[in-house]
Amino acid sequence: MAYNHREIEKKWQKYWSEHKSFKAENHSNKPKFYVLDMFPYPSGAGLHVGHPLGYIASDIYARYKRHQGFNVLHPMGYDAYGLPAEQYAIQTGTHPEITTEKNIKRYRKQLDQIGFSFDWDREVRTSDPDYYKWTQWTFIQLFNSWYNRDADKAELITGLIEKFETSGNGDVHAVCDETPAFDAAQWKQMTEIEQQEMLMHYRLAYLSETLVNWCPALGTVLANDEVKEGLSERGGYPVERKLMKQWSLRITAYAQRLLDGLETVDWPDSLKEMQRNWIGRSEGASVWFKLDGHADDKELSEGIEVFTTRPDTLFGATFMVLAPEHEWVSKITTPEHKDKVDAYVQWAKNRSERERMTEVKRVTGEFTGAYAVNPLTGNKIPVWIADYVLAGYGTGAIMAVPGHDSRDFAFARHFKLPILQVVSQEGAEPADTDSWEDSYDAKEGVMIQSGFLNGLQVKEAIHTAIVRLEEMGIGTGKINFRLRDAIFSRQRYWGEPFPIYYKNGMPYPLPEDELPLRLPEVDKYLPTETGEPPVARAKNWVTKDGYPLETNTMPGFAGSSGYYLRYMDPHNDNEYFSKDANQYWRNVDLYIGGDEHAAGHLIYSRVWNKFLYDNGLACEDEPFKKLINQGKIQGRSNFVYRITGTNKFVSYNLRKEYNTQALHVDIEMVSNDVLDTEAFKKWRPEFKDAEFILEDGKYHCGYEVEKMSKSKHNVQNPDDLIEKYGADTLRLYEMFLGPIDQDKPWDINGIEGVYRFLRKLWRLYFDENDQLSVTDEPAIEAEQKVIHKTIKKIQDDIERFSFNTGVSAFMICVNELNELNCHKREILEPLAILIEPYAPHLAEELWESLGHKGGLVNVDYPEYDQKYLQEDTFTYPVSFNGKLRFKLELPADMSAAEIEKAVLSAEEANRWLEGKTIRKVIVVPKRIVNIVVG
RNA sequence: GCCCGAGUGGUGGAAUUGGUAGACACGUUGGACUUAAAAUCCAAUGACCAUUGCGGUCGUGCGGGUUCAAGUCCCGCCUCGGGUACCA
Repeated sequence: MAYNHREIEKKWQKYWSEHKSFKAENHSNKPKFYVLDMFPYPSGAGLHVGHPLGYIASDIYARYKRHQGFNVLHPMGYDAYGLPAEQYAIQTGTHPEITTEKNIKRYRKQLDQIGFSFDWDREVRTSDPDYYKWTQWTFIQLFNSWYNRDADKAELITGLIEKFETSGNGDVHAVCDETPAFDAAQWKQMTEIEQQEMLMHYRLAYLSETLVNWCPALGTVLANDEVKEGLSERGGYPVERKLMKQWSLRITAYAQRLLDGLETVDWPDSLKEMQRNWIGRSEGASVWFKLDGHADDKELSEGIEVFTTRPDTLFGATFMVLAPEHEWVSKITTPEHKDKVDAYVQWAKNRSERERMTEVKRVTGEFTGAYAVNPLTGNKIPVWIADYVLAGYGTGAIMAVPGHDSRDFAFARHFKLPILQVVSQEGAEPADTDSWEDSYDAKEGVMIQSGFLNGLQVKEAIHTAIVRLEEMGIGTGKINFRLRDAIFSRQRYWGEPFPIYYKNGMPYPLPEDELPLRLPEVDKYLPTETGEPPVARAKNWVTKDGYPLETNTMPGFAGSSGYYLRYMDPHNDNEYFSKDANQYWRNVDLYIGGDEHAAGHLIYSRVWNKFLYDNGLACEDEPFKKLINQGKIQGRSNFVYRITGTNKFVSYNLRKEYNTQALHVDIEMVSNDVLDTEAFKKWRPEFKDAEFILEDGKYHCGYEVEKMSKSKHNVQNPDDLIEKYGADTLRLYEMFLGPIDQDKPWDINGIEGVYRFLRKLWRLYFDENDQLSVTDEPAIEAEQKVIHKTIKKIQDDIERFSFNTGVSAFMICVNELNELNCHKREILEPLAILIEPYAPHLAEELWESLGHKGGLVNVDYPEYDQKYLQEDTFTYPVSFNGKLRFKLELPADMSAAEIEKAVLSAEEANRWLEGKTIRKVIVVPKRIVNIVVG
C-alpha cells in the first residue's frame, strides 16, 4: 500500500481546520496579500469540474505567497440571493433561505474536499442580515449623496442643500437629470415635497420614472447587463421596454473615472476593452437646429438639440431624425401628417426589443411635416421620426448626414432624401452621390462643399467646427457615454429590502440605527393580486410610525458590489469595515474569475468602491489591482452511432458505411473513448437488447467539445474524481490542462498521468514497504542542479500564472531524480515545500514524515542558488543557411570568435562547406551558430 | 457590421526577449515482469522519402514580406470563439 490519498487528505483537512492554519490577521508585521475568488452563487447542482479551476489557481498563489512570508487574506463566501432559489420557492413553497442553506452546505463540503486554504472565519453571505445591513447602509449613503463635477467626486446632499439655500442651483455643476434653474429665494419657497422632488434629480440613488427592461416571465425589471440580445440572461425570456417608477444608481457620474481607472489596473486587455466599449465614450458636439416657423414659440424657439461626433459634416446634414419617443414629436408634427406619425409612434412603441434588434436592416420612419434650419447653410431640412434613433442616447435626435453615415444613407435612399458629399477621400475626385453604393464614413479625407471648412482635414475640421459653433452660440463641444444608470429595483422577494419608507408619497431613508431592515415573511412568493411585488404581501410592512415601506428589493449586484471590503472586517457590528482593517488590506491584489462579469459585477464594484473612496471610507480608488480571467472548461461529449431504425450501434470509424444517428452517451460509461457496452445496455431500458458492430473488438465513441450540461451527459462532478484519485491529483490535473485564462475542453483521459506522477513522487520518499527511504547523505552536483533548476522554474511559473508549465516542471524534476535514484533529504525537503501550493495534502504528509512538526503552510520557500544553474558547456546548434545540421558542445564561456573558429574547423562542418564560399557567420553566444554559404 | 482573442502532432499543450519547433502528459505500437490481469518498468511515436548505415525533404490556418534566422515581427486573407449591436 503506497500513496493513500483518502487517508492523507482527510487527515490534513482536519488538521488545517483545527489549527486555523489559514487564518489571516488584521494586525501583522508581515506584508499583506489579498487573493480573491469571484463570489459564487451556491446553485442546487453543486460544483462541476469547471467551477474550481479559478479557485485552484488562486489557492496555489495564496499558498505560495504564505511561503514567501506574506500575511495572506484568502476568503470565501456566498452570493446567496438569486433567482433559482426563488423560482423553486414559487413552485414548491419552500422558503428560499432553506434551499440556499442546503445548497451552501453542499457547496462547502465540496470546497473542503479540494483542500482550499480559505479563512472560513471570514465567510460572508449576502442574505445574512449582519451582512446586508451594510448593503442597505451603503444605499442610504448613495441616497444622501450627489456628484459634484467641480470636485469630481460624490459629496453629501446636505452640502447641496446649503448651496441651494444660498444661491440656488445656478453655480452647481452636478451629474443630474435635466432641471430648471432656480435661485435661493425660489428654493426657499418650494414646499417640502417640491424640494424633495428637486433633490431626487441629484441623488446618486434616485427614484424616477424610466424606460426599463421589463421581463414578464420573471416578473421583474432587469439591468442592461442582465439582458443579452433582447432576452433575459437568466432563463432567456423576452424583455420589453416599459415605463416604470424605479430606483436607479447614478453610475454614469463615474463614467470618466471608470475609464481612467482602467489605465491603472493590471487586467487582461480584452476585459478592459469590453469595459471601454460598455462605457462607450464618444467625443463630439451638441448643436441646436432651429425649427422653421417656430421662432416665436417660447418653448420651441431654442431649437432641437442633437449630438454628433461629426460636427465637421454639418454642411452635409440634409434632414433630421427624432426618436419616436422624443417629447417634441407631437408638438412639431403638422396636422396633415398627424395620423401617420401617431400610427408610427404607436407601432414603434409596441415593437419588442427583440424585434427591433433583429430587424435592423428594415428601414422605417415617418415625415413630421416640420422643417428645421441647418444652422450653417441656412437650408430648410425636413424633420423625420424613425426608430433607428434611440430615445436613450444623446438627445434622442440626430442631424442626418447621409453622405457620411451608413444608417442615414440607407434611410435617405429608402425615402429618396438628398445625399450630399462633404468629405472627399485624399486624392479622389468628388463623385456623384447618386452612383454611390454606400456612404463614406471614414474619418479621413478633405472637406468639400463646406464653406469655411473647405480644404481642411477631417480631424482639423471637427475642431474648427466646434470652435465656430461655440462662437455662434449654436453649439458646444460635448462628450457622451453609452453607459446608462443602473436600475436598482427588482420586483422579487429574495433580495435585500430597501431601507426606505414613504411619507406623502416621497421616499425617505430609515434611520441608520434601525438597520438591518429584515426581509419579512410572506405567504407566497408571487406578486400581489394588484401587481405589487411579493414583499407587499408581508403583514405590517410599515415603519413603527406606520409609514409604508418600499416593497421592491435590491438586485443581485447590490450585495456583491462591496463584499471584498467586508471580508477585511467581516464581524464588525458598528461599521461596514474599520478604517484600520481597510488601511492594512487596502484592496485586492489578485482577483481571479470569469470575464462574463465584465459589464456587470466588475463595473458595479468599481463604482461602489469609488463611491466609498469619495466618502473617505475606502483608501483605494480601484478595488482590484490585478485580475486574471479563468477560461471556461467545456464539456467533452461522447457519441454512439445508432443505425437508423434499428437497435444496432456501429463503432465510430465504421459509421460512414451506414445511415446513422449520433446519440449522446453518458461519459461515465466511456473510457478513452471506448464504450462499456454492458453498462450501456443497462443505461436505459430501450438499450437492453442493443447490438454492437465493433472494430478490433471495441466500440469506439465519437466526441465533440460542447457546453457542460446534464442533457449532453458530459458533466464531470469533482466528487467522483476526488474519491478515485484524490484532491491533489484533481488540483494538479486542472492546472495541467492548459493556460489558466484559456477555454479548454475537459478531458478525463490525462488524469491518470498526473496520478501516476504523484505516486512516483511518493516513491522518492518511501520504499515498497512504505518505509521512509530518505537519507541524510549529501547531495551530488547533478542532484543539486535538478532541484535548484526546479525551484527557479516553479517560482517563475507561479509568478507569471503559468500553472500548467509548473506542473510539467515538477514532472521533469521527479523523472530526473528518479533517474539519479535520489532519496536525499537535502533535495527532497525543499521539493516538499515547492509542491505544497499544488498538492498541499501530499506535501504536508511528506513534510511530517521527514520529521517536522507544526505544518508546512508557513514554512519559508526554498531559494535557488545561481551556482547550480550555470552550465560549463553549451551545446550549440549549428545551422547552415538557417537549417540545423549538427550540434557541437563547447565551453559556455567561449568568445564568439573562438566559437566561430571551433565550428568551422569541426569535422561535421566540412560536408556543408565543401565547394561553397562562406558569406557570413552569425554567432550568438549560448544560443546559436548560423553560417551563410553560397 | 464593428471591437477583441485564438488557430502548433492522433489529443491537451510547450517554446518567457526573433535563435535547436513539438517540452511535459495522454493515446497508440512493441517489449520486460506475471499462471493471468492490474500495477510497474523499458523502447518507439509530426508527415513523407530512404532505410544497409549515414541521412534527406516538408512542416506551427492560407498567401506574401522583413531578417543570417519567423510559431514569434509586418501586410493581405480564411476559420473558430467571445463581446456588442442602429450609441449618431
